[in-house]
Amino acid sequence: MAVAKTEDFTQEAVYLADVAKALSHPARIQILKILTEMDVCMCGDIVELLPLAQSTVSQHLKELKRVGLIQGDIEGPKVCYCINSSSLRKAYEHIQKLFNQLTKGGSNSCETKKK
Amino acid sequence: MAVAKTEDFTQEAVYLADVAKALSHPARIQILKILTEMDVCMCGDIVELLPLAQSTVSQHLKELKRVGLIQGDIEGPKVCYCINSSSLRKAYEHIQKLFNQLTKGGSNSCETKKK
DNA sequence: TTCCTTTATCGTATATTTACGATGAACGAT
DNA sequence: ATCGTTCATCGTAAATATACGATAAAGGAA
Repeated sequence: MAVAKTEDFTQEAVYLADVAKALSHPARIQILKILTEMDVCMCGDIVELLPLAQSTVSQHLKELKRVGLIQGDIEGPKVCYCINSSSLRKAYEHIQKLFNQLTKGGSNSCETKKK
Repeated sequence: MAVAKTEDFTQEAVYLADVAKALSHPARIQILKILTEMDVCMCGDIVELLPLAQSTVSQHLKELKRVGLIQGDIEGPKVCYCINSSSLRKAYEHIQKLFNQLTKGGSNSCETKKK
């Protein structure tokens, strides 16, 4: 948000928007996939799999960590990144709740609303 | 993306990121809820339910329309906005696929990866 | 200690997003 | 034809996001 404050919206909407923001860049989507599908966790490994500079990947990792979707365990000079399953599950539950509400709405067609 | 091109990432990641971007603002989340839960469809009605100016709400509606999550039927000087159920369902399916992949990954803990 | 590796952060440039007021376009009503 | 309503778009300002190279910090290895 550039100007509007978070208090102006519902807590749930602010949370969902924040999670969505973390997922709103292809690089971050792919980083999550890389962390689950490949036996890889270091920033350097991820850099090799993406067309981005190391500093940029580090920024994306920071954003994912900010919302808690991943965590980073420091191992000497290295950092082992991995999915934070509980945060991810929590996020998924909220997303499911949202979409279930949105898709359940009986008559949403414009045809029905026009009256 | 500011600089990196979309061809640098997988199509699936680009699509998911695009949907996530549309959902990455609390106002847009609430607009979707308003369109499903309340018997409301006009821009002006939505403006009254949000702490934003009419032009700003119009921009948010445009962004939701861009990714196809809503549609707008013109009725004279008015526009009746509503959820586009099929696009919404498609988006949800892709999101479910993503989260199922992300949560299914057997041993993702950093503990397991460190070796 | 001195190097090497790994990652975060700084500085910076550019692009995008968000917000508002003002204006214009479309159309129904008078 | 004029007025009122509704909405999109324009112009603009400020904040964020994205990307890179350069540098700093942290720690293992020589």
